Amino acid sequence: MKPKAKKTAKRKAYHHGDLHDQLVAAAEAIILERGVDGFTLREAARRAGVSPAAPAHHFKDARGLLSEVALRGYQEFGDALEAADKRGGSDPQKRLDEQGLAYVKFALTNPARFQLMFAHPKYDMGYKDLATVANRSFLTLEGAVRAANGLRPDAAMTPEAYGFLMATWSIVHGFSHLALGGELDWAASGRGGKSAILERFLPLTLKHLPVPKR
Amino acid sequence: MKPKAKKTAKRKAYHHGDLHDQLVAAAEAIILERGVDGFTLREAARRAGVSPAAPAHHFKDARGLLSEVALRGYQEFGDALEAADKRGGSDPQKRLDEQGLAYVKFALTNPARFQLMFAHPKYDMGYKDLATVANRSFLTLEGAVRAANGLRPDAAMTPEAYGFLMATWSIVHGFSHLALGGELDWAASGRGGKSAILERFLPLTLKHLPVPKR
DNA sequence: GCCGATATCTTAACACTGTCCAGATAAGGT
DNA sequence: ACCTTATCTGGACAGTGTTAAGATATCGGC
Repeated sequence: MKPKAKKTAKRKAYHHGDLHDQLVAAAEAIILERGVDGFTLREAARRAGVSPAAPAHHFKDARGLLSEVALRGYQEFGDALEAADKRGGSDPQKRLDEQGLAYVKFALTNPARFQLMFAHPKYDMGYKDLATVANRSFLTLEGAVRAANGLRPDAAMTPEAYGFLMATWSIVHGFSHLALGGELDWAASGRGGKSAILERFLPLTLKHLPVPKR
Repeated sequence: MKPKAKKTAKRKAYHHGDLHDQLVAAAEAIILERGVDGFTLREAARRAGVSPAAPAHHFKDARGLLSEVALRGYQEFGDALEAADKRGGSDPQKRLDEQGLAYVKFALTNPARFQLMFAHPKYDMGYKDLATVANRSFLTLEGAVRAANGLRPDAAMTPEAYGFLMATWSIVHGFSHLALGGELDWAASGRGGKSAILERFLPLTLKHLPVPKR
């Protein structure tokens, strides 16, 4: 009867400290199951075992919670791109190839995160240092493009380099969106199903990444 | 007092015949103003001057109305792509260039429609002949890709041709999404604003469309 | 150890939303 | 004229995000 269990262990000491992270975890689970639109703040609260009003003490509102999810997504995303860039070593072409591969792989491996990250109206870019973290991913790609076009890291971008950058970004971003939107499914269905997209379609597509002029 | 105006003219004879199309128009206006997520069925009914339950007699539910909007979007989209294809004449390269240009132009000129069209959970692909109409756009692009790769219209697609197709699609689709998502704004802000995207960035990007092997 | 300040959570309420139901009213066919 | 069907209203219900007021636990200083 008496909820006087004190702290019993570390279970739920008046939900101390955990709620914040548990809400984030719940939110990620929900958008994974039901899609970004299927997310509701009340459902997240429900899964964390608290009342609908409880999240307000940890996040400004529903968009605040999603902003935190997006922030963590961009952190992992940036890490993945930087790791890929490093894998490329000093070969600009390889740096680009690795990053392109990592970009799409992240999208398909973290569909919920990725879709949220590019669903801007759903969250607030002004949340914490979200804008900075998000920009890091973009700068990593720009770095490789600079190298591929023979530009010093501090040199001004030429229009041609911009075109190269946007084309590269577009192709990996577009492929990710098409794949996640199910636009490639009908073609994949006869050729090995879902796994065909990553294993067969993606390499065939990335062959057409822009190549540096020389 | 008495609403016995009979038919007065063609104004609102018990909202006869108009409601269906007026709801579609209202829906398009709403997603243009407030984004796809900002759409509500009640608001559409409000703008059409009817009760919240009225739309049910013309559309199964909210998704039904959005499905109709998507259908019309795909019709215009398909028309635009076919027109571009024809503009290319017998030059496969030009057919691709024209289609790529038309693809992005449609997206940026009809942002609301385009975003809805690729927001699959928002509507029902089984609505009327939506799937067929949507597929037409894709087939138009595939036709040009076949020609560019020296394949007869009835020949089986090779893996290489698929890669070519997906790369082409990805780049125009990706660019559209990045532009609509505001991802290119920071770069455009210093270079002529919104119009720079279509007039300067797009041509620089489309230069990197895949080129046919020969 | 105690006590006030603060953080955390609950309950209740409000204004929205989509959808269903029972009825009312107009239009149209016979 | 009448009866059937199409169209719309009003009211209801469950679900949503958010706020206000109050309750309870935790913590920092004494």
